[in-house]
Amino acid sequence: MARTTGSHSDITGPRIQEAALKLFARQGYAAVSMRQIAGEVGVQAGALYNYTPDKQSLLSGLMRDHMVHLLAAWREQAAVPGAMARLEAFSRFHIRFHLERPDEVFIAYMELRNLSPENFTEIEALRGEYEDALEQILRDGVAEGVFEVPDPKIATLAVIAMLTGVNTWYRSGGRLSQDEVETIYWEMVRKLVVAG
Amino acid sequence: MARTTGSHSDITGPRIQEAALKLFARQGYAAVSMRQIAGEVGVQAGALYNYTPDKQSLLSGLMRDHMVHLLAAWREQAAVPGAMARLEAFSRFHIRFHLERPDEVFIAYMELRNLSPENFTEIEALRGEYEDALEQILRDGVAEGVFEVPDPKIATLAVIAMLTGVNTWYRSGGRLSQDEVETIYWEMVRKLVVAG
DNA sequence: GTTTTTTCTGAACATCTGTTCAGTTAGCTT
DNA sequence: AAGCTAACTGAACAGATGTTCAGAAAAAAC
Repeated sequence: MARTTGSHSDITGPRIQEAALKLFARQGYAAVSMRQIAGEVGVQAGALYNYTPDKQSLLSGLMRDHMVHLLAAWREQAAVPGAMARLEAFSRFHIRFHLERPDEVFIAYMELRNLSPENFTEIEALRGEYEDALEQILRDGVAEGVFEVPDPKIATLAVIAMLTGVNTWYRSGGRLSQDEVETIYWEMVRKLVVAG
Repeated sequence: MARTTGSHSDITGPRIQEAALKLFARQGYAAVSMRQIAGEVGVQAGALYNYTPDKQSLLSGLMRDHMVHLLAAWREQAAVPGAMARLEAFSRFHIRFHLERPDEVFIAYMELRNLSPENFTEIEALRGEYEDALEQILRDGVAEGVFEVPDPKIATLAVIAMLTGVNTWYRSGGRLSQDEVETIYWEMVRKLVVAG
């Protein structure tokens, strides 16, 4: 046998990425074999190498796509006047964006150590850009006099850790709707940055 | 060859645990081989099975020990009068305890998916106990009238996520001392739970 | 000093790993 | 209808995987 009926790179390519994403998130990069990914797509392991040079690139590609997408999506919503409103927009955006793609988020946080040094540096730079966006909001708020934040760098990391934590427990169909969760977290973030 | 000079189970046992802890934290459970752990200890792979029935038990043992230790350590410090003071004690304790054992913390958060169902249930129960301790403090504070927390369950998860986040960036010898970090985070936690 | 017990070696087991590549066929172009 | 190319198979590579176990030697018990 050889080429299979209905085969097309526009279809197989994305399906490989989806399968890798799902399996990496569920079992971890190191625990997933190329044959397992291929099996999920319905193809032999060798066929994967028409779409990725190696397993490592499959991982780094997923993480890079996620971070680039995250940054682009935030920049579309960032033009809100006033630090307070911008912080609310950021908080709600972060929760919404992350809850919509739990697998990507899981991988982006858990598989950093499986990145080659060059890939690690690149992903960390993207993450740094995202953190800088929040830090700038906090500094703007301090300048405007609406926030009281002694250490904006640490407050940035604290807020992001707090917001990202939602992904570890939220399940749709639970006690709270996504909008209620956003509101509760925004209230906590707000209290954290204002004087008190 | 066979038994080596100086060999003693009281020494080899702990050394295997230390090696497994270090390697699991650095490379991830799935990426570490039994031969690698054995090599770190200076022993052949077969010798490990005098100390653990299998690789899985090595992981679950490390996680169980960590969680049991965490709970016991907090209970020693929990007898502080007043919800406000108890929350400060909890916040500082959490940061201190976690910064002292980054490898254990890393494993306890990252390797949950590599646990067998029974082991997972057990570890999650221990984690639940710890979360309940904080939730009770928040409820006490609300009852005392010193806290204003609309949803204590979510606030618990938010505070723990925020505090645990310290482990992702803190390096001793950096800009801030551990005590300064504790103080900054406590201030953020305090603002988050009081009226405002 | 002898026996027993504890601790380890080294080889073996069957199976899995990422990756390569010659060969084959489906689908597109002409 | 013929030719070409893109997409895939299936076998092969060298090495790693967790785990078992008979045998050997060090340490402890007597």
